Amino acid sequence: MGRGKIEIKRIEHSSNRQVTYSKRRNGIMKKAKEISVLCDAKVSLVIFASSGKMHEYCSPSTTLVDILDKYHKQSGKRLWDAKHEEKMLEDENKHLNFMLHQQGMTMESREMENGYQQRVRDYQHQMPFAFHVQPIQPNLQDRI
Amino acid sequence: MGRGKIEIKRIEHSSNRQVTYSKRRNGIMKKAKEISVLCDAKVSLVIFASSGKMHEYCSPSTTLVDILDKYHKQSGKRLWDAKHEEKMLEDENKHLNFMLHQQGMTMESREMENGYQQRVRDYQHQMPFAFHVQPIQPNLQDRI
DNA sequence: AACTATTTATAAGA
DNA sequence: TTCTTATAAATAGTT
Repeated sequence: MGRGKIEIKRIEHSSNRQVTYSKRRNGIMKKAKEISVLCDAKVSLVIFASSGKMHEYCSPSTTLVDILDKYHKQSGKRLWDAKHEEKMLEDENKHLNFMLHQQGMTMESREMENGYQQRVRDYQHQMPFAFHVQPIQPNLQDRI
Repeated sequence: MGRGKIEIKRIEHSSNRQVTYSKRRNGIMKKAKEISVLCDAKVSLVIFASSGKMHEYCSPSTTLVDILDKYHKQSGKRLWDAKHEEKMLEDENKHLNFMLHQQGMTMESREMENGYQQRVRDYQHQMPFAFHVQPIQPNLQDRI
């Protein structure tokens, strides 16, 4: 698509790679906008250059969060990262549990607490790691 | 880019819109792959057709989660949704707190508990809603 | 699902 | 680097 045909492989010359990146990033962003408008599609496009610099496009009708939510629902892949935000609550939870064990309890409250302990174990069993990728259905969407 | 020039506006005829969507989705996916390889870029592309069907591309060198993590760091926008996964721990937390209040405590443990209560309030103040979008820096990356 | 006239994207050059 | 332009690639309308 230019003065000469090129092979699709990493452009070794750094300066050329940079120039091509800049041109093609503009191109793909334009394409993303066009398909959004022409076809009423929701698009999220995030690109990181090898330098680490980011560029983003998201259809005006939506947000990245909304798209990720839909992604989650449709793909069955869990994207949310428990290790960042949840860690605080999890630690908090452990401390509170520890404190409960330090307290003297009535039989009733101890039974309640055991019930909660079980729920905590069940929950933790579901998310032993930060990311849990679990397909929930075969991909039935290949043809539209 | 075809037999005739078209205006970039929603294609009203549903069948034509569908065909154009399919052609252009292939096109943009190809572009995403090419820029990944040529320029050593990391790309995440998620598209939903107006029908709701999803298609995705992610550079082979990375994952969507990894890209979102980078996105989070670079844009300062929080994407993680506390309301989904974290809700369980938050509820758990509240219950455990409630139970602690039902228990008789020593002065030492009550002081400890107050410290935790303060931390819980601080934390909750930081995330009153599910999504918290907070730019942390001006965009210094516009030119590459 | 193919075809092809045209438009569009872009590689190399200025 | 930004602008130009010859050429490759994408695709709109057709079959």
